[in-house]
Amino acid sequence: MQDELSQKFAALADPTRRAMIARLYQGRATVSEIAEPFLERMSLPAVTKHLQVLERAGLVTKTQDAQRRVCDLNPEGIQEAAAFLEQYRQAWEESLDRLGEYLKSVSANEAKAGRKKTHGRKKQAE
Amino acid sequence: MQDELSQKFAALADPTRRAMIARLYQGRATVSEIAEPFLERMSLPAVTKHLQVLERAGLVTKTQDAQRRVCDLNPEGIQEAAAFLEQYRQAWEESLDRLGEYLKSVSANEAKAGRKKTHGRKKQAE
DNA sequence: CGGTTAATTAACCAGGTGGTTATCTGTCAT
DNA sequence: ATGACAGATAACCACCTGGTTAATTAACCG
Repeated sequence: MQDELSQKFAALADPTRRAMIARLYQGRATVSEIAEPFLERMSLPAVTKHLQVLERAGLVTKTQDAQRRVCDLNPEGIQEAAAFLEQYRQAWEESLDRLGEYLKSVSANEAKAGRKKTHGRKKQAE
Repeated sequence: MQDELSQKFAALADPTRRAMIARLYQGRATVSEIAEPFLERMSLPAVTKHLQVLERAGLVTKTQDAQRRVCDLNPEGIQEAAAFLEQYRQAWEESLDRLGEYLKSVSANEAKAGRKKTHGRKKQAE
């Protein structure tokens, strides 16, 4: 797994890890605390591995406190992944706005439909 | 690969595929056109596979035009991936703002540094 | 029809991922 | 020091991924 961004997206491509992120969003937690809801489904070493993936991806940080490891989210890490998508999202919003205006100009009650087969809205330059 | 969101993130976890998305952002293109910059590095079937991953993830749509396949980005698809990160980003922005104010109150010229070893800024509740 | 272009499918392979159990390393409490 | 607790590491396995080459499908052009 070469670059950082790929690592981040790969780390996010797992529901268990996303659930861990959601958990950590509520506040810092030890490995055991994070593991607890998952231990019916998987072993502790599996949890450790998931956390390592998140850590290596820079989405989570771990600090030692006695024999406990306390995990925190790393907002910057997620920001970096979000930034990739954001650069597209913004521009698309514009084009969606433009499309919206166009639709309004054609027919007022078409505005909320627009999702039968044409669920793309490309060909903005046509 | 279970859920849709995982599929999307997994699809994004590859620089080749992200480059394809970037290419398609410039406008729709056929498989050959998309493949062209990559053919020094990999074969056409490899490109086909990457596009299939993007298509299955709902990030790209493909439509047939004679013997050509024309690919488009699916903004909605990327939106759905962005939404996951967005829910955290927003709230973090708030806490980063709060942190920013705190730092400003401590030392004015620390604001733009913040990336030597301490590339986290967790423990916001301390 | 026959050839060419465009792209997919098939079959295969090396290496990575997600899980397991069993073992080991620290750190605290006594 | 000893034992228990918290977690990481080791060794292994099944499956998925990203790539390959070769063969196949499908549509257009004469």
